Amino acid sequence: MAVTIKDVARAAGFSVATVSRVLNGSGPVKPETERRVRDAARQLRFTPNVAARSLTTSRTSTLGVLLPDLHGEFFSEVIRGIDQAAQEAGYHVVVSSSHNDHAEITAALDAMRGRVDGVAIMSPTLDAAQLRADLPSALPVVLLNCADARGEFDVLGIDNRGGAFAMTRHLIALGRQRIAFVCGARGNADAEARLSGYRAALCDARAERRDEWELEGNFVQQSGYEAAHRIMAMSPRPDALFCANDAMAIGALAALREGGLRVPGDVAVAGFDDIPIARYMHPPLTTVRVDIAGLGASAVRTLLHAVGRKNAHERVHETLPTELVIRDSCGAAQLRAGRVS
Amino acid sequence: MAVTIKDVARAAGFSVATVSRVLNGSGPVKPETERRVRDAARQLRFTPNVAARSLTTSRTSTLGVLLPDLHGEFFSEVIRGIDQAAQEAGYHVVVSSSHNDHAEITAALDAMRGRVDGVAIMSPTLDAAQLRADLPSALPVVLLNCADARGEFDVLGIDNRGGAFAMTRHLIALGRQRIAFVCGARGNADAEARLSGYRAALCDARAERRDEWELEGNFVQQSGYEAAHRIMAMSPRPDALFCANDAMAIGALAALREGGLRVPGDVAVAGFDDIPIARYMHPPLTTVRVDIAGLGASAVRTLLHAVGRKNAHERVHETLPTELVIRDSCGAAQLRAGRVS
DNA sequence: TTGTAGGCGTTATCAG
DNA sequence: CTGATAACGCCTACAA
Repeated sequence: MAVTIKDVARAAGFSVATVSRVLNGSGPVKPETERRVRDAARQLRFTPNVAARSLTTSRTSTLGVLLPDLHGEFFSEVIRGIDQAAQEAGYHVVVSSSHNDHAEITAALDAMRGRVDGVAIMSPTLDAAQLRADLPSALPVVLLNCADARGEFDVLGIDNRGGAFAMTRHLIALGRQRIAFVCGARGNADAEARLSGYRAALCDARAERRDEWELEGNFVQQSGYEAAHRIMAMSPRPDALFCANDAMAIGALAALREGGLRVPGDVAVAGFDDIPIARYMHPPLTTVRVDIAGLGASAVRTLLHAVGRKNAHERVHETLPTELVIRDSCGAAQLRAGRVS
Repeated sequence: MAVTIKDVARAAGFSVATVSRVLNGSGPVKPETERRVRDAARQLRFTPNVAARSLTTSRTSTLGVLLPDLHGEFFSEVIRGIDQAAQEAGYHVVVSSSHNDHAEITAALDAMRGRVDGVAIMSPTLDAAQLRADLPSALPVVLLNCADARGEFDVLGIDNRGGAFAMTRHLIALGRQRIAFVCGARGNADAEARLSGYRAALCDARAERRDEWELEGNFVQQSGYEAAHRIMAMSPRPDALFCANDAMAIGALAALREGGLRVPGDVAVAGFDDIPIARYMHPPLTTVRVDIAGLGASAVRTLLHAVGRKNAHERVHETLPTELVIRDSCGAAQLRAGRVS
């Protein structure tokens, strides 16, 4: 079997209690004792048994992450941020994805019980109030990109509304008159906040708004592709298409090209997220930048805080800022050139 | 505290041994007993303490995944495949990324000791022989996309060489005479196998090959972008650019467009991986499809097999096939049209 | 078919 | 400062 604390104790000539104290820095020990214990531990390549430790301390040094789906760069970025922050804090990360409804989430949460010290849940369709009910014990939880639920949980999110508002205002400033919007998945909090920002900006500027200009979408390329085909059939045709994420904007670009329309000449196109590939599109995609990895890192920090406080603390409610990234797909470059000449 | 097996035993009116037998399906139990125990367990919402269970069984029901870096869709796809397969088998997944050299990998492996029943390691730069030396115990390990090491570990990989060979042959068949290649990261096994397939196909067809046509790259868009700029300055200019992955091909498309060259008219472009976005490029990208999620799923199956066998089994060495995906960036569509007319 | 009891490897609480 | 020893919650011979 593996080497245990007993073996170290025997080798060092002390009791297991002393070895434990040395290795955990708990309690006082004579320097000489410490040296001998450490030497023995090193020579035997002792690694504490995590299960045993976890059994007595009821801590696991691992955090859980629940994700809705694992498609595209968005989620890999979140995980990257989480993983990095966790690693720095000496924590492990167990991920579990494809949880799209309440039942799947509670099931996954149940399965994680005892394995993690806290959980980050990303579920833009989640009903938070319901969640609190059947949550295993006082497990620290941080919600990512969820609707409301302030007070119940720590909640981290993106300034979706502000970003969408800014982008829409930008399009209006560029002289676009008929701005269409491709929505994200129905019932998704991110999606709805972006839609709301779009509407607010139109309203704010007294720009025209039509129901038919709010097209269905679900965050994947294909839905942007289809939405673009639909606006091409409209008359008058929208002169701008703001997509609720970059993936759909990329799909839209392809469709408009096929339809023989020029971007941004005939139709301006904008996205949301600023995934790395956005700048390489043709034309380079104007979009709203979001620090996705930063969101993940914040989630870890928030969780670790809650773990320390045993989850009895003031709830955190943080919204990460977004930033307009002006490239060529909306004609800002052309506009600027026009002004100069 | 949480409810333990003792509470269930008391509530059901049996001993903990009987409860354990019922809940684990070990040993015989009277149907009536089983019913009462299950009822009690359900009513108390009993969930076994994983630490305690793990302490006695020395199994954790979780698998580890070590990844080099977490950029782009490639890794999110791998994780997706792993997560799904693991979930189906009732296993959890702990991920750890950013391990690029041997030291980081062994450190991460050490940290996972006792937390996982097996580990999948993706490290195209790994020296497998060295790894075996300082591996904690008989931990089942499966290597993904690593060089050699047959016999030492279970190894899963992609048919990089075959895919690159087929693509290069395709370009030659299309009449391309000067085919350049953008390499992947140096020292990366995938990258080198793809390069070797490219070379072999040129050689096989007695096509021209030049050192300057093998350009440096590192799998990210920017390096493809730069490589394309370099070939534009060559004379004679290559009439095809095969990139070791799609991300670089996308960067190359952007650069060629900026340079005023037509694709595929002036230069054919091809990628590798077939990430979802490839088909939405302009022109849609011809590439080599790889079932990345399938690779992850296979890794899980392989690991679970090894876990069952306590790692004493014939080593698996599997290579996943690739498939040519012909779109427009290489002119095959035009060629076909030409034939028809 | 069921119960008793020992042990898994640590940590933590006491005495010394 | 150090050493016994009792938990922690579960599984599994071994007995009954």
